[in-house]
Amino acid sequence: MNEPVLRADARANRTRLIEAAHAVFRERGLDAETKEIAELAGVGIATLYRNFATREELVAAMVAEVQERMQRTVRVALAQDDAIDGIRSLLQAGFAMLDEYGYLMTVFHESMHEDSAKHLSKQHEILSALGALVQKGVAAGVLRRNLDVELAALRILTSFLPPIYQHLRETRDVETIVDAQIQLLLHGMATNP
Amino acid sequence: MNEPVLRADARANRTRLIEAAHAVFRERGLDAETKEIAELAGVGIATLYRNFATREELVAAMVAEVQERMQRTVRVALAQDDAIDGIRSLLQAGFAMLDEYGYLMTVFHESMHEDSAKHLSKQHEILSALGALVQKGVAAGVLRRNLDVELAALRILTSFLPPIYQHLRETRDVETIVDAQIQLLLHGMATNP
DNA sequence: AGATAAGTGGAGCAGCTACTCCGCTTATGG
DNA sequence: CCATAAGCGGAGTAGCTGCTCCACTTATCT
Repeated sequence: MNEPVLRADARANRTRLIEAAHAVFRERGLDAETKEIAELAGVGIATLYRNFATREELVAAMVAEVQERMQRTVRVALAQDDAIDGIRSLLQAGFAMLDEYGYLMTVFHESMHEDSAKHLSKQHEILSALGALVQKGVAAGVLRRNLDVELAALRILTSFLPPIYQHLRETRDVETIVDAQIQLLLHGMATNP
Repeated sequence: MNEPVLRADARANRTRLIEAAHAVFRERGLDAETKEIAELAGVGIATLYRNFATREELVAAMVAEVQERMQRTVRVALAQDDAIDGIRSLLQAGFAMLDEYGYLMTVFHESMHEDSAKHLSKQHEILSALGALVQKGVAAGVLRRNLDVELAALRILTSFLPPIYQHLRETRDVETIVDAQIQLLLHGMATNP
């Protein structure tokens, strides 16, 4: 089951393809043609299809990359002593991701109700880790006891919806957005609790 | 500029096409073929294209329908005396819409960063009406004074994201979801405000 | 009922794009 | 520096789907 060891140039081409795919998907959306990706990478389409058997596989690889990165981010947040600090740093890291992978976050959210088994299982891991983070806050007494933990986790995750973020970015800096989101998530909108 | 008065059968066909489009889009997603819609409606494809010049126009008509309905919903909420009551009834009405038009809400959210002028302008109207609702709550003293009004409006709107709703629907009834969302939106997650 | 214009159906066309095939190029090991 | 197998490019193919065309049907009006 070990990889057959790629020739040096082949390996380089693969890397350039992945970078190109990110760039093209970011600019043209996930419906962009494979041809354009190959062109940007400076290789023939055949090379693209030697690395990713189908277009679908290419997209899946990209989504998987984002999911893994988000998974690591949540794990780091969970490792923090204070749950609220964890949530804050999660938001900061998540928004940083949006600048790089924004286009994929839409897919990331959509994949929540798709049945592409592979994506779904990772999605569930992410959600349950987030749930654990919330649960920890409840146990420590810093988050409400009567919280709907799953909904809370989902609402943290949806802070990362690209349309919202981009909309706000037009008039606010990242710091301001994080603060406002934290404020809303933690304390809500009402005056009397 | 007045409509040329359709023949009775033509009018009926148009209605059936719209219903079929809703049904097919709901089941197969927005990428479904036009042919399938025509078949479900029991008419030829030519009839579909006589009513909607292009596929795009058909989709646009559907999105517009959802936006208009949402617009009315927000206006009703805004007309209510108490802003919090308004938000609560908005959520209830919105979730009811999700059962019927769920598939379109994704587009509805996506259209927020697209530049299809027509959709965007309606989207802005909806958002600013929601902003006004929040503002009213602030003025009445039931919502925090230091709120980021635009973000608050956006977070109310994103309560309607289909993936979230569908995910929760699997284990909770609508009433429970509305309560949990209201609870989170108004009072947040933290114990000490 | 007959005239007629409004509406219809569906075969087929056109354009688009994922993917294949194979003759050629080039890295690699001896 | 050669042999060779690993990798490459890109023209071309296959299949899919939005949309058109026009011979035919049918609602409507008198």
